[in-house]
Amino acid sequence: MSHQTQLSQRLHRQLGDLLSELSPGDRLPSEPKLSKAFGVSRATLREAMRTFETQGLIQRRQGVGTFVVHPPGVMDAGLEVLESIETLAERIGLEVSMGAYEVEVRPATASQLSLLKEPELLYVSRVIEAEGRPVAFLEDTLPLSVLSKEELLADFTGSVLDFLLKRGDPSLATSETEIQAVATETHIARALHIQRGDVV
Amino acid sequence: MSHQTQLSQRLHRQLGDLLSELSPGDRLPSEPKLSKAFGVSRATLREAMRTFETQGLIQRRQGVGTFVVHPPGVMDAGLEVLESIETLAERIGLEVSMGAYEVEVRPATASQLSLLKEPELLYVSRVIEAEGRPVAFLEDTLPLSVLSKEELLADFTGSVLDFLLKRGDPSLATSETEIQAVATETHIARALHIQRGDVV
DNA sequence: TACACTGAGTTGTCAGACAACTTGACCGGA
DNA sequence: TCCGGTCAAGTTGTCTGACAACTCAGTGTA
Repeated sequence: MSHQTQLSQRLHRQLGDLLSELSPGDRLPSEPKLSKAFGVSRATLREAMRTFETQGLIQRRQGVGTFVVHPPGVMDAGLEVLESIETLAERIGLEVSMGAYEVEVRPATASQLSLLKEPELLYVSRVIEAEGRPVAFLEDTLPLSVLSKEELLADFTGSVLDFLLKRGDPSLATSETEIQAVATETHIARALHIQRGDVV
Repeated sequence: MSHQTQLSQRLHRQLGDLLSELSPGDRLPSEPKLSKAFGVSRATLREAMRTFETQGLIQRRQGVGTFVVHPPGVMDAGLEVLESIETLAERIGLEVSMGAYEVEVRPATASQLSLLKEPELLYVSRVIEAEGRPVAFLEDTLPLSVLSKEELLADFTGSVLDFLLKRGDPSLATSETEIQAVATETHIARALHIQRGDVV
């Protein structure tokens, strides 16, 4: 298992616990206070925070403070995926574009209805391409209360997340909306294969 | 566009560029060397590395060095997401389970047909629950050539990935076809652990 | 040969300091 | 009063240097 009880590991859990007790929009204690409270140095604390920031759970603003963006427990898979694809691809100089896409209002399926409690949902599907080759097929389904069809069509670049962020939607902060969907060709298998053989 | 030209931002890109030139298994220069090369302090460098570590791109081993696990360019979006769901949930002490699921063969939609080039697809959907509350609704679609309905039903624990790995499907390794789908509670973490420290 | 040990190299953590930034309070003049 | 500039406190961002913990290969010795 985990070799030593890495101090970092413990901290990470503690911080996670703290976050789980807070609500979106809440402000965390300052880094000096937190580091003292947890008994670690500020540097170590910051590294732990960085992981949560990377995961999009918190946001740090210089001169202001650190805030909870959305608490663990609500997981918006599809959206984060796209975001990560974009940043990832951009980082390595791949050109990412959005292929054919489709936006429409659909009636909720039974399961979705029970989950989201809205009769009509906004359905967005699109093909993400990198270097001309399709690499992902994403489907998102959102409650209309969060985003309307007209809003989306007006300025859609492929990232629903960007869209929501751009609006600074406060409802996101409090909403419990389950957003799902997923998809994607992955190369994952390939990735894993590479890894496997590699190490052995 | 983004915020300020945060030094951190530039570093992140530089590090990403470096990583994109390396292959899995490669070892990065030591932190002191890197920090000097990039003109930043070790602390700042480490925060940047932490983000890549969080994303699973690199791995750091105390007393040994930092290694590339898998390079950017391979995008296993869905998996990472689920991985994060699991670790996240685990971290805060949530119990994750698979709720109602559904497996069936469906005709391909037009877009899917053009992507995958198979008339019939295996469709898998399931609800992931944490503490009894649904938190994610995952849908995967795979070519039948990869996985048949019978095979899947025989032993489905919620993880398509596990399934594919268990078979060690060679077609996955060499095929250029878009294989997609994904999802799953992952055990990718577990997989990585195996390849990680333990000298098998 | 077998084995304990040492030493160089690496990541992990620490402490303190200063820089950059944000915000609200304060104060002077129109 | 109102407006605008200034300032100080508080926060995150970064730096520096040091030491701790750990790994690994090489060395010397029994």
